[in-house]
Amino acid sequence: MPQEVQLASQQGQISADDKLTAITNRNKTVEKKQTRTDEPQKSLKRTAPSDMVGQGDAKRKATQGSKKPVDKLVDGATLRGSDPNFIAANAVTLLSTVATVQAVDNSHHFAENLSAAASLANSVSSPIAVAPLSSSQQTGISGMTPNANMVEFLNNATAAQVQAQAQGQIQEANSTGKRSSTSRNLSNDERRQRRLLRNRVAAKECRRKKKAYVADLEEKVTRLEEENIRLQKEVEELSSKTSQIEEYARLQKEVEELKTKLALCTGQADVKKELKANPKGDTNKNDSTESKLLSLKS
DNA sequence: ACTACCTGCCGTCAACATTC
DNA sequence: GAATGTTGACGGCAGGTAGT
Repeated sequence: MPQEVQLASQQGQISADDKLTAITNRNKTVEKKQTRTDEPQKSLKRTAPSDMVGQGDAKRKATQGSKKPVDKLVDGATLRGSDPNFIAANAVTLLSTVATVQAVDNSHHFAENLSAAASLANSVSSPIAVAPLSSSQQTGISGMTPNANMVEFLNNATAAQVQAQAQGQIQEANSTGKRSSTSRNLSNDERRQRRLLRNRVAAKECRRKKKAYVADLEEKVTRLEEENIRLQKEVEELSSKTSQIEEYARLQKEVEELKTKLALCTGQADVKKELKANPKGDTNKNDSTESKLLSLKS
């Protein structure tokens, strides 16, 4: 078993199987990539099939079903693969394979960094702020660069861990500032290893952000669907009330019409009765009765 | 038990954007 | 202009599940 795997296992951070797999995969990939670089450079960005552009893995692999996230045992606690503690622990082993890792003299802060990340992950609602802010970044949230925070955090934690393991094999400090001045002193391979490590961390962070973004969108969809259902019910209720009011108005009108008809009928009956009672009465009286009848008819 | 298939996650590359 | 950050794409593995 490779030394880094043994070390990782001894640390109890990640299972040896996981690490062996990771390292084997990485070595395979490195071999593959080296082979690839030997090939004539075709250059040009890799492009996805036209129907998959912009979709990433989600579309590429989206066909069916779902799988629970894989939990891993880290420091005696079961953690999600996206958990910052797991990422940090994972990076310990990954970084230990980088021969040129430069340590920061803060090995005693490793456990604190882990617990800080854990508490932060639990307390901060924004998924972006997973790693502790550096002192220079704590002054303003707007200027926050999460990925840099994570890199710094991981660099500190993982480098310290390696230092503890290697017992003084690694001497040079990995100062977090002045990037170009330090890396210019490194060999191509060292720079490459550093770049790979940073990109590894960045990819994790990127995926985490994307997941958070998608989850946020899904939550919005759910919320809007519920809101839509509620509003539709409201519309139905109001529309029902409206139709009831219209029906009431219609019935009232009908009542009024019936009342009018009733009054008409009653009036005609009275006039007829009066005419019958005075068939030869005085002319004036008859005239007025007839005019009443006429007005009723009109 | 074996196999095929699928998803989630990972590390890496490449291209582009941003920072210094 | 180099170093660094970001992210889509790719290939690979682990682990779950259904069919045999």
